[in-house]
Amino acid sequence: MSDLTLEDIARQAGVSRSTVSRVVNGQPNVSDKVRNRVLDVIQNTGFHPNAAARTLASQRSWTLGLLLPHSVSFFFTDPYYPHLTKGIAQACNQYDYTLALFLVGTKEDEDKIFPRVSRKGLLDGVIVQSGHHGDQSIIGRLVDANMPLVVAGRPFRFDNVSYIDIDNIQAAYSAVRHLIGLGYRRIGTISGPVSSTVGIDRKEGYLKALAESSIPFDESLVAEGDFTESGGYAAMQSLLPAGPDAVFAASDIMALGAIRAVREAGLRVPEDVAFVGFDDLPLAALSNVQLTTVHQPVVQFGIKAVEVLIDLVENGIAPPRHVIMDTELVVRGTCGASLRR
Amino acid sequence: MSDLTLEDIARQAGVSRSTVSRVVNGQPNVSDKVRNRVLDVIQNTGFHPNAAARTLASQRSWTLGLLLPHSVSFFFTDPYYPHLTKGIAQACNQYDYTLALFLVGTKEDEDKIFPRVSRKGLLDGVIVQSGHHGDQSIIGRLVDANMPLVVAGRPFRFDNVSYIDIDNIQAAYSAVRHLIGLGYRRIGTISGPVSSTVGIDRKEGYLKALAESSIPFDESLVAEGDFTESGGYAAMQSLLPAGPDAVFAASDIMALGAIRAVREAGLRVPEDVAFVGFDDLPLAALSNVQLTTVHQPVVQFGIKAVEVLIDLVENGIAPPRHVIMDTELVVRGTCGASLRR
DNA sequence: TTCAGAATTGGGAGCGCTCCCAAAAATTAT
DNA sequence: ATAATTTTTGGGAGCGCTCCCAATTCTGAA
Repeated sequence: MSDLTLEDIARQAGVSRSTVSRVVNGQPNVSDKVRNRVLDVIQNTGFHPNAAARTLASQRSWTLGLLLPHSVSFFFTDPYYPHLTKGIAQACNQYDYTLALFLVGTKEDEDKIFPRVSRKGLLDGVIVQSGHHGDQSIIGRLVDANMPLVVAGRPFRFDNVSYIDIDNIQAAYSAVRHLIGLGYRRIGTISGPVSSTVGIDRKEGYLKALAESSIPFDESLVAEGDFTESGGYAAMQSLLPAGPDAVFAASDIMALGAIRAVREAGLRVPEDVAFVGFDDLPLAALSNVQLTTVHQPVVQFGIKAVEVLIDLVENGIAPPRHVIMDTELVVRGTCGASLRR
Repeated sequence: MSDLTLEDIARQAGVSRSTVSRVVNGQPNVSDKVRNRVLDVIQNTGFHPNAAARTLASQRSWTLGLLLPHSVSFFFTDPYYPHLTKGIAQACNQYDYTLALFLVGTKEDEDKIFPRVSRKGLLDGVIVQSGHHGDQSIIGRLVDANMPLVVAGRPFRFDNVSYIDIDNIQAAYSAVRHLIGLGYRRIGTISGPVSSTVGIDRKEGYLKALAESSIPFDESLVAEGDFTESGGYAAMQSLLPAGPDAVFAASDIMALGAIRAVREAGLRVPEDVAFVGFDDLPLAALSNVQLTTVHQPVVQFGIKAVEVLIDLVENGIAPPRHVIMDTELVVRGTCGASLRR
């Protein structure tokens, strides 16, 4: 039982509180003899220092917060979030930090949670998953509160903020280039919401690729999805009359919904409509489609976010750090690459 | 900025530290005049009491831990976990607790995390998602450490532990009864791993329903899945030669994989093979199958777990509390109910 | 008007650590 | 051998709160 204190251990080991503290924290300048004696006592008492006392005295909590704002519903429909959470949780564990999770859905949630995430004494720093318009408020408040902060995803404003992201424009561009290279010309897209940076950026990459190949932009080939399976399904139904021969979907889960719509319409993938998705989550390979998709390193993304945040905590928040991670096109079945060549 | 302390606020409001503390904690016995004066100062300084100091002094952290052991990989393949997490996170927020998340995959993870979850001063209590053999070790250690603890899912041993669960046997039983009632006789099952309580219990319910209707048990109609889509797919492939006319799958996600296998084999759902799943996650209704399934109240389950844990924290861990939540069969398309009658 | 009793307020002690500085012990140089 | 360093050890102060008890102020009944 850990109702023991440093003082108890000190008494049992016949040393002082300070020495035990040094041993516990792995500090030098303790003789081996004493260190081992203390270590023994700790070992067989099962002592663990009190976290609150340590935090109070050291002004460090060794706890990081993960804030998932306005994405509470997505958290369950899009496997992206669980994967990101996994990476972050793993990294926290690796670096001996504790992870506090905050799902904030409404403005009231935000107000209720803000005091807890902004206050020192609970969290050393915060990772905010962002990319949505509505997330900017909490980011601004966190910046004002001077909290060490890493945004996962490019924020809308606040370029004085550290963030880590992928190059969505470039990634989408290369996905669509791939389709063009395979000979498709009526290429549609199911974009993310225009209220999100990823929605905007991935669509921009799509447009850029078309423009570069002088393929005229056809508005009827663009539908906005919401990063859900059913959203992809609905978007595809609105696209079908325009007769696309290929579709770039801004997420795997939307691609899956879209493919379902295509098949229900009696068409084949990729023979009638080819697909490229985005994310490369396990479901892309598992599903009855072999989805060609843009791989983004979700787990590593989370790990990197933690690393940057710890850097901020330990070395100060200025200047802001910006990390762009690499993506890669993974060619599987749905783009029809094997048919065309 | 919250580098302010109680003392600062006290000075500004012309009262004592104790009075500010009373106001902050909503205690009675403060005159309205003084209370409002203090409240004003707090308001326009943006003061928040230091969490670590409060924890140290009160021996309560207002933080709960959620431990997802041996399920790190499931966390992403089975949407059940994100949903559970959502319920727990929501409830924590509602009751003004902070949620700390621990994903433990390996034995090393467990050892690394254990000191943090068991030690007072960080967590007031812990929720452990369980049901797997491998989870018992950490549960035992937590019990020994005298930590307020709620197990989500029936644990294997430790009936001196509080848990909350659904009646898996009964739920599976009624699902299979439904199939029998529709006239199916070669009913197979894709069970969960026998290393999990849900795997065991849901299979038991299946067997019970068969026995009650004097349908002989045919071993070739039972396949063990692993709660993944691909596991369900593989299990179904091994079931197909036995010619089932209906299948009870122990989770929705496995049912989806199984349905994919059936369709790839050129058979129809529910005409050739009917299905009942388990969970009733959104994907059951969204998917291109309209999955008949056992609804379990995942989010409420999480909320209940938090409520029980808070009860434990505030009123002592003895006697252990046991809560069994209701399930309900949701009839959609895949069981063929509409065809048969 | 006076005083018991209730309501309010203030301050000390303490929660269990870290950090700093001074004291003690061990080491090396003279 | 002694003096000058260096290494190790101990203890005080303090982190910012809560909790308890005593001091003060306010009631209203005698």
